[in-house]
Amino acid sequence: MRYMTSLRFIDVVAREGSIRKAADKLAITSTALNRRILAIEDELGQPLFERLPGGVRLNTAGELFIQHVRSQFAELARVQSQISDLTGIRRGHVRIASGADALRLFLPQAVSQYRALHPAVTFALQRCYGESAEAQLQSLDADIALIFAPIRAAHVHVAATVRQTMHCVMPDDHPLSRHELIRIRDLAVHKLCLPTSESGIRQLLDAALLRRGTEIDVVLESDSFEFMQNYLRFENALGFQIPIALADLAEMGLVARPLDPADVAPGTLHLCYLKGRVLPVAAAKFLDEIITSLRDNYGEAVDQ
Amino acid sequence: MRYMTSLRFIDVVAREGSIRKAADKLAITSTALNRRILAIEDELGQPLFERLPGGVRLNTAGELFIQHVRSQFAELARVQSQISDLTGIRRGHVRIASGADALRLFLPQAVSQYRALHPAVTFALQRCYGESAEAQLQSLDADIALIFAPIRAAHVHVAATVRQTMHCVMPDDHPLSRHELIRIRDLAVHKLCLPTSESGIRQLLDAALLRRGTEIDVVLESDSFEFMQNYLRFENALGFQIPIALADLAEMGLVARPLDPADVAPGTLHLCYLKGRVLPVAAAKFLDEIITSLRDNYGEAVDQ
DNA sequence: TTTACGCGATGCGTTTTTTGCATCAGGAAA
DNA sequence: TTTCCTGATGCAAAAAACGCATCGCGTAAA
Repeated sequence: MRYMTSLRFIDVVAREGSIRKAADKLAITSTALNRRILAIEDELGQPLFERLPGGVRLNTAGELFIQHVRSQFAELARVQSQISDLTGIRRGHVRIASGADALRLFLPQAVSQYRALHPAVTFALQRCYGESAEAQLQSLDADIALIFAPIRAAHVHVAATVRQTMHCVMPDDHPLSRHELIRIRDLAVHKLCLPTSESGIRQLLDAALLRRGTEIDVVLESDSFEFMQNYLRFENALGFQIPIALADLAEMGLVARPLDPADVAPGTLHLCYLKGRVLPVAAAKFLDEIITSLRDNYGEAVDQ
Repeated sequence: MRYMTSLRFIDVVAREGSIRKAADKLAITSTALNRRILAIEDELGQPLFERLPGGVRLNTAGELFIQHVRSQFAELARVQSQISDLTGIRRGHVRIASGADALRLFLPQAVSQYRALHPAVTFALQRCYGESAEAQLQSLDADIALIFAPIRAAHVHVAATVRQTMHCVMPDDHPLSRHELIRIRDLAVHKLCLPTSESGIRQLLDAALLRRGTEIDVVLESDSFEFMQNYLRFENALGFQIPIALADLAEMGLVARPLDPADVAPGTLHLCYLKGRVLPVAAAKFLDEIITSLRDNYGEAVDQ
């Protein structure tokens, strides 16, 4: 929408921290951009940015204003989505912030399934960890977050939760594959691949290992599940996953075995959006869909 | 704010129901206004107005959009108020929709008291009855409503209530002035001045009269309390008021006597704002003030 | 300390957008 | 049918936005 040009510009300047950089990104001259900002500050009666030698930074007023600007964008998107919905064809754009877990299998399926029904709805998926997912909801860069981690921020509304028992992934000829249930102490003698410490899986494992005082042999640490999964066979090592991320195991000669819940507490997958927000039609419907899908596939999804 | 010009224009067109009339009001040509609207409709991908032979009218999409537009104005006002508040000087504009009752004494006092503390805050007072007050909250034309009537709309949040016992106002030499408490049957033989049927006072009286089957002699009906109050002495008639509106009686040679609550149920004065809305700083603070003031002056104000 | 670099601000001529005038097409009411 | 109102549109004038060149200023490297 054209009338929001200045607001969009301000948003970019705030993100870039520099008028010139923002101008480059927006493909206009810094002159024009600078003057737009001066004009708005003038109308508002006070500056929104502090001028620093290396660029600009939002002041307190700017923080308040940028929040307003972002909520306007989100609101407009919602209204547009709602208006499109009137014509029968559901249009819209859904932005999801998700941990790596759900990106493996669950979200690709859910998105493609939804798009089959509503081809005019587009999606953006941003992989991120818990904290940054919450930040993205707050800054209205994401509509929905699906994260396997405790929710810290008070401004996040949890729409549904799913308990996920930790699983151990290994080559199908690995000695531990004969166990139906893996205990923490079983891990001590084997080589392990662990996700990085931002991951909810890692945090649960660390907590369990610490509690049991188990010494382990970490041969690889990575933030890429895909890499780890591919790596396991070469080193005959153990990896860790939650059910929602378990895919393609048989084809790769891998199997998954649950860890004893008495050793490693099951974690909770949280489906969230920003508290107090009214989601665009498309996002709201998609949210409903995945709540249903979570319940169907993982049994115990709980609406909040 | 300049970037909202088109939105403001659309709002005026929606209210006027005609592009040419709106253009006159906005002091531009219908050409320019028409093109702005076409441009927005074009960007939005669908029309917002139906073109009728006598003007334009919002269609469904337009209804959704205008709601968005108005909430943007309200939001901007809130943010501006919040930003001004940062500097220490509280600025802002508070728009109140009130029944005639509170306009007599209570609101003038409350507003002047508040403005003595915060001279940069301005006020707009719109006198109206219950239903239209709710409509004004909804259309964001008012921030706060103070109405002596039941709340019908679900989208209105009641911030405080005060019970008000109906009083009978009369010349101080009127025979009924010797009674400390007036019964409904006492009214039968006297001349009465009643507010119009939109008034909450009238509705309570009508209900009471109907229940008791009392026949009365209505000599005057008016929506102006001031007129009725001035008129009472000439006709030696009875008027009706609630405590919040009782003012200047002694000076005018009038007295007020409560009606027996067993005959006429006490009504409730409601202090409301639009549900889900975050009020501008100035409005929110003023709301707090009058809640306190109601409690101090009328004893039983109840926060909700 | 000096120099070089990057930043935002500003004067001025050019380009783009917006506005106003005149006019058209079409429905409603006299 | 005529008249009067409405919104829509072509075209020229007015206004706003833009880009270029440049300034002043603070930081960081020489």
